[in-house]
Amino acid sequence: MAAAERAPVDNRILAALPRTDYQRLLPKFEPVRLAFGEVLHEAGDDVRHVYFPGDSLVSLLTVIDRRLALEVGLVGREGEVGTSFSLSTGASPVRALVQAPGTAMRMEAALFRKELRLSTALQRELRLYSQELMAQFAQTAACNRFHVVAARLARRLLMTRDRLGSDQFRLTHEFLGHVLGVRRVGVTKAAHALKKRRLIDYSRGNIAILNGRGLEAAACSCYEIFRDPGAKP
Amino acid sequence: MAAAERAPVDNRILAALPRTDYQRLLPKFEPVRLAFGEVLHEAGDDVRHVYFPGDSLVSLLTVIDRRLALEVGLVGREGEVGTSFSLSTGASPVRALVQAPGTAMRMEAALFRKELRLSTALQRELRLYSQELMAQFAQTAACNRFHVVAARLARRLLMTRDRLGSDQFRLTHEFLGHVLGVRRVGVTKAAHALKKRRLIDYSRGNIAILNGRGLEAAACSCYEIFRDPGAKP
DNA sequence: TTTTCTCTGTGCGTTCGCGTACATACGTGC
DNA sequence: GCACGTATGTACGCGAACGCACAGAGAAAA
Repeated sequence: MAAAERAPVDNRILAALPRTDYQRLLPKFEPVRLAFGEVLHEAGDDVRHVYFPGDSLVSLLTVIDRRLALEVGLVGREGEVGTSFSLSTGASPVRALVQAPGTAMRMEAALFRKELRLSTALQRELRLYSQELMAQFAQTAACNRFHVVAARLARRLLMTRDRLGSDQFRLTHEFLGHVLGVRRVGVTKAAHALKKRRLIDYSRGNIAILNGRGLEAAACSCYEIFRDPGAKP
Repeated sequence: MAAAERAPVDNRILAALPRTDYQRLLPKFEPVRLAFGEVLHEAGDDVRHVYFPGDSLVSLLTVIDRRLALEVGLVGREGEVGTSFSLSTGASPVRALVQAPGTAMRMEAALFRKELRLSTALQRELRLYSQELMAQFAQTAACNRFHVVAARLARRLLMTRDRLGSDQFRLTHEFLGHVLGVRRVGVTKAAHALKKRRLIDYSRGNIAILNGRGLEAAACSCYEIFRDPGAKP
C-alpha cells in the first residue's frame, strides 16, 4: 500500500524528491522526536546531524556577545536544518533551537554528504531552500531594525501558526523576547495590546490567535514575504 | 609568461579554481568597470549577470517598505554577486549596489549556469562562499539590532578598509546612513565623535582611517567575524 | 492547604535614534 | 569672484525600547 511507504514525517523537501531517490534515502534517516528547548546545534559548533522537521518547528538564532540572541530564520516542514551551512565547512553560524516539539527525520552529517552526491534532485531542492533561507535572513535583518515590537510579534505569531497549521500553540513572553531580540517586558506590553484588541489571547504560555485577519493587519509587511512558503494558495 | 595569463581582475574565487577550469571560464567572462552607485540588480528582480569583483566593492541591501534599506552583506574580491541566490529561482532578495568603483568580471546568468555544471571546483567554491555570506547576513542582522551606531560605523569602515586594502576611500555620511539603516544625521554624529578621538578624518566624502587599532577598539565585536575572510593572517 | 515556581503586569527614569529644520562649509562651473 | 549644489554640523522635541525593580496570579508540588 502506498500509505505504508509514506515517510514517518511529512517534510516538503523530502516529499518533493523523485520516488527512487526518496526510497533510497528513507532507510538512512532516523525518525526522532524533538523536545521543546532542545538545541540541535550551537552557533559556531560543527553540525553533527541534519534535520528535516515534520510537525516540529526549529528557530535559527544568531548569538551575539555571548548572551544576546536574535532569530534570523524559522524552519518547519517546508525546510531543513543543517545543510544550508556546514555542508563543506562543518560549522554553523547559528544556534538551532527547537521552538515547538514534534517529529523530524535526521541523518548523520557525514553520511548525508555522501547521499547528497547521489541525488541531483536533493541537491536542487536544498539549493532552492538555501536561497529561500537567505532571503529570510535578509528580510529578518531589516525587519528587526525598522519595525516596532508589536508588529514583529504579530508577524512572528502568524508565522508560527502557518508552520504549525494551528491557531493555538505554546510560547512564553520570555521565549518570544529571545526570538525577537527584545526584553520580556517588551513582549508583554506588545502582547497585552494585541490581547486588548481581541486579536489574540494567552495565558501562561498558551497562545491562541482569535482574529487572524486582524492580526495580519497588525503585523508588519514582512509577513507577506515570510508566509509559509509551502502553503501558498 | 605567467603574468600574461593572469586574470584581468584578481578575484579570490576565480583564483582558487584549478588551472583547466579557470582557462575554460576566463574567455566567457566580460571584464567590466563598475561605477559608484550603479545597481547591479534590484531586490526582487531577476539576476541577469553574475559579477566577480576585482578592486570594486558591492553592497547587498535589503529593501523594506519600498524605501528603507539596510546592508546585510558586503562583497569584494573575496566573493561574488548573483550566484548565491537566483541560481535556480532567478530573483534576488537583495539590491546589489556598487559602493566602490573598480573592476569586475561578469557573465550572463544563463551562460554561467551552464558553465557551473562543468566545474565541480567552481560549485564547491560558490557553495563555500554562499555559506560565508549566510553567516554574514545572520551576523549583520544581530549587529544592526543590538549595537550602537558609532560601533557599527567603526566596524563598517574597517570592513571597507580590509576589502579595498587602503586606509583612504570615498563614502559620504548619506551613503553610510543607507548602509547602516540610520539617518544621515546619526552617521554625522557618530563620525564626528570618531574624528574628535582622532581615529578617523574625513571631508566631503573622503574618509581616512588615522588609527586602525583605535578604530578596532571602537568597533563592535562583530568586526572580528567580518574581518576580510581572504586576508586572514 | 500551603508553598513554591513560573508567567505576566506595571512603574520609573534613561538612552538612543528619529523627524524636522536650519546653519555652515567646501567645490565646481559660469 | 559668485552662484549653486553637495556635504557636514547643530538643535530640539518625541517616541520606542532599555534596565531595573517589584507586584500579582495561575499552576504544580509539598
